[in-house]
Amino acid sequence: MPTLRRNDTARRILDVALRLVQVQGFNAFSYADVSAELRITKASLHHHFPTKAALGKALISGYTADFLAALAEIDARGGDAFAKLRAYADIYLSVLRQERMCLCGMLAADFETLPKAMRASVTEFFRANEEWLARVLDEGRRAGTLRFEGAPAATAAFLVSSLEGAMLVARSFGGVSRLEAVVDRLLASLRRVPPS
Amino acid sequence: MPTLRRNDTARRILDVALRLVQVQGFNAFSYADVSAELRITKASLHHHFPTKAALGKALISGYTADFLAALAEIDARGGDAFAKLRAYADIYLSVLRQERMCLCGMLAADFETLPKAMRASVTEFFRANEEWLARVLDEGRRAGTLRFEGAPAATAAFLVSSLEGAMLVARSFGGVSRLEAVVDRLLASLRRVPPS
DNA sequence: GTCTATAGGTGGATAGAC
DNA sequence: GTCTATCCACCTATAGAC
Repeated sequence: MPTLRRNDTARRILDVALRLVQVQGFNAFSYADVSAELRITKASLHHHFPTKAALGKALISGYTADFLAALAEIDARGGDAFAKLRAYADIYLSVLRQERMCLCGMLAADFETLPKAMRASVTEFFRANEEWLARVLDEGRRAGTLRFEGAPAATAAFLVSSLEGAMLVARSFGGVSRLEAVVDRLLASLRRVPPS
Repeated sequence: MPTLRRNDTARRILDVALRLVQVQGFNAFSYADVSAELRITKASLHHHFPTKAALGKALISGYTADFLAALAEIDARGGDAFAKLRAYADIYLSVLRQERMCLCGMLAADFETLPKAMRASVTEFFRANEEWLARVLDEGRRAGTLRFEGAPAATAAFLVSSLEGAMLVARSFGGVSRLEAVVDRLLASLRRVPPS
């Protein structure tokens, strides 16, 4: 059984690079930034991730895996669909409270200049998010805890768009209050109020 | 009376730089790109805009002025508040159809690495948009053509966030259909259906 | 107002020793 | 797996001739 290796070099490189990309974007961060912070030479970084595109792909893979694991954890906790949506939105809030953006939101802004190998992975992140959301939305509507019109997939796409945008705009105003306001509004619009 | 000078060099530099930033972001575009496209040397560009920050500020000023002029034009056309909201959303759609992003949406993603002199101007763009939207929303609710809860400013902030996010995510999926879907949903959620 | 030339720095990436 | 040393392309910006 292999060691967990939570602290091995590749892991630490990914952690630092992830934060830098979430804050600055893919074009604005450099191997030199990571090098300075970890006090490892740029040449060593290239040993672990030969090109910036390779590092970028690893970042998206890890981020998507962690995100999907968080969604599985939400499912595992049980609770109704509305609670799951709230927990989903809380992920966005917690990322912004760490003064970070969604990795793939940032990469979506960088999309046109991204190495081609990274682009499909960005889209796939959104698609996987929407797939999970669509399932929760469908469950909730059937169970009577959620209310919305049309296909679950359409509402799921709407939620992802709104949360990503709110996160982006909120940061430029400073703080998380704008994202909180959008989350409250989105949840309120989906909540099925039981007849009195 | 000064010439209109619609085609003078500074204007052409701004036009090209605007498109490049809308597509690639502020960090990804360079004086060299503009230089190549206009076949003017980088040194000449620096004559008109001494620093990249100065060029960036001019871009935001011009973009905001054009945007506010478009909003004034919407007001001038008359029509009810719902029609004005639709016209507002159509601006976003038309930008994306040109395969561009909102300048300030892109700059919001670049926010942390932006020259400090540019940051307040980005926020101001959003603020001015929301101010216009809040007024239209208030008018519409009073006149009975729009329906929403809470302060107009809160709904205005929500609209800007959702449209910016939808634009960003839509591009990574290719095409404008995702933005169209979000626009339809936002407008439907605000429309006051007259009692039958 | 545009040019040539260049400065001074940083970018991603590689070779080869240890 | 980490290092030193280096490459070359590109970056923003400036000096000074025309």
